[in-house]
Amino acid sequence: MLCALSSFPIPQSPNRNQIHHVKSQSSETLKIDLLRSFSSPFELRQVHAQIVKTNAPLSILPLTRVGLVCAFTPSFHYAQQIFECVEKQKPETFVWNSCLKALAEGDSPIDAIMLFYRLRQYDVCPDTFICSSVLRACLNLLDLSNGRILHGVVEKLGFRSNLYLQNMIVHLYASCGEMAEARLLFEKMPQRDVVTWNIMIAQLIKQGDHEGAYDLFSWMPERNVRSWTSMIAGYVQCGKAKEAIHLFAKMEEAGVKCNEVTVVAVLAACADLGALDLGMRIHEYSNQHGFKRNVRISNTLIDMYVKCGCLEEACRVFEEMEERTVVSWSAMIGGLAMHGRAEEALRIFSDMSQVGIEPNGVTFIGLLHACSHMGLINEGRRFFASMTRDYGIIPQIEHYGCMVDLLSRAGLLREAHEFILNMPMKPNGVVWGALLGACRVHKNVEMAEEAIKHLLALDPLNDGYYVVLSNIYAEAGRWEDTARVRKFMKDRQVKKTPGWSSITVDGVVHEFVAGEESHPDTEQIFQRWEELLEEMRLKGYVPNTSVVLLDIEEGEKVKFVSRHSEKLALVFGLMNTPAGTPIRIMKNLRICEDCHSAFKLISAIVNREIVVRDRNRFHCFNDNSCSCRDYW
DNA sequence: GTAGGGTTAG
Repeated sequence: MLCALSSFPIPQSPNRNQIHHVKSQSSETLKIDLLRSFSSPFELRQVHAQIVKTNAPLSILPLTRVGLVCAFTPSFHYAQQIFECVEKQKPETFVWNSCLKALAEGDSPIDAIMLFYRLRQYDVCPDTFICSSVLRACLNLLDLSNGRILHGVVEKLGFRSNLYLQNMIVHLYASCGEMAEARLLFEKMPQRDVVTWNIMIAQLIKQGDHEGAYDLFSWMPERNVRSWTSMIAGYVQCGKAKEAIHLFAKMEEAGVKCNEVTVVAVLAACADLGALDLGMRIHEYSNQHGFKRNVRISNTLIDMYVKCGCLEEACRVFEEMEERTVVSWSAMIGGLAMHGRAEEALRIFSDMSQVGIEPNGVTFIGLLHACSHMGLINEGRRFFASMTRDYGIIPQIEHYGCMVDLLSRAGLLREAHEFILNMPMKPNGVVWGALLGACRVHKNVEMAEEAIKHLLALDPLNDGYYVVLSNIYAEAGRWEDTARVRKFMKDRQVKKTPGWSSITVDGVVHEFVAGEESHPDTEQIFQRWEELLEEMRLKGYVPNTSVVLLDIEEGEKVKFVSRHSEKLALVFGLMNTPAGTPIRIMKNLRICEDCHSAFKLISAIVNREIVVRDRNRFHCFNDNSCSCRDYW
């Protein structure tokens, strides 16, 4: 066995004691030592010498290590000689492939590509496995030029019929943005399997071509759980949660069982839609299938419960987790912030620091949100300063947005403006929009005009900005300016997004659009509203018609506000759910001021908890007060 | 020994 190496010079070890010592060891101990022993060809030669002296078989050498240690040194050939000696155990290409794999999947995929060229230089003929590992390296690096070379090699070596390699090549072209090329290859492939289709679907989704993805999905001859999950997750990622849920239902119909990844995707869709019923069902399914220890599932569950307004349930999931990552903590902090529970969010953050979890940028967005929603200005400033100073996190535009929101909401409009002007990057619509929104609350027309100037340049078709500006003018009694804004919108064909609210009763989602009477129960809803109104008036409720933009007479305005979508949804909920149970409503825009004060009163009158998730945050009404403490 | 889908913000 050692004969092949007998003519090869074995270096003298500088440490004779060590050799002497090794001599007395059993080969088992020697093996353990060897694993830790060499990190250079020189040391390898020493170990080699020890092996020869102790008569241990050369095969105890960790061959991948041998390869990696020699790969980029003049001892390359020495490694080859060692591989030759143990060839019966593992062929040379096998060993080199272990090295390539380790490099390709590790921190230095570029070294895998280098090693590949080295192998060719030493006349090692690549097999399919080697090609696969190097393609993996190209994929991880998104290295198209080397990928093309590899593609050529695969063709030249006659591996065209190898499905594994063809799939990787398609994947590579697609990931590098060469979709047309990927598509061509895909169409020319002599055979495809479900993986090929799945790769194409996932890549189309990544590039935003959901229609193309769905086309392939509906055409593919056979779908497995990954195909379904890719489509579902793709829909969730592009904000089409409804389509995701629809597809999930079809998947269940088709009898395909979901796995852990599907669970994550569906839960994320439930979070977006506020679909608590389905979310809870998936939670149960997840537990029954032993997914309880999956951290990503738990993280998504926290988010789902948070966004469905069940903070306590989110806390329970968080408490029960055996292992928590920065995502778990951040989801919890962000969730508490959304519900206006700033003190708890800050406490969770300190718990997190105590257990030694490093925060990331998202954690700070949650913290800044918490401060912003509750007016904790100094704490917010401290966090903003601390993120770079203590954690080396460079604030992104989102963090600046939070700070502008924090300052301007608190009425520090000048400081907020100053802050925007000093930002190291170009402020976006979110940043100026935060300032504009606060200008309304603090009735500052001048600053609003400054903000709108920038917003019009950035995003001239966003109706929200015009609506706020027009409100600001209206509240200042500047009706001519209000009219001017309206005309401006009309000229540019900007339409106000209709407000809608939804409520789920017995698993059915009921949607209400402001001013529309499309729901079959509209008649009864109006009737019940009138009754409620009587009770509310007795408690001092006066409709706040300043939220109505239209230039119409007061009586009409009152009628207008009473037809707001959140009010319709609430009344429907009161009529169709058992007394005492919480009512959960979702709204696409921010809740209006009149609805906010009305809901406070109603919560006391009917003695029920009303949870409203609006575009920005949660409002939890109880006994004539709101969790936002009217700061929003 | 080789190929495909997942979590927090917005």
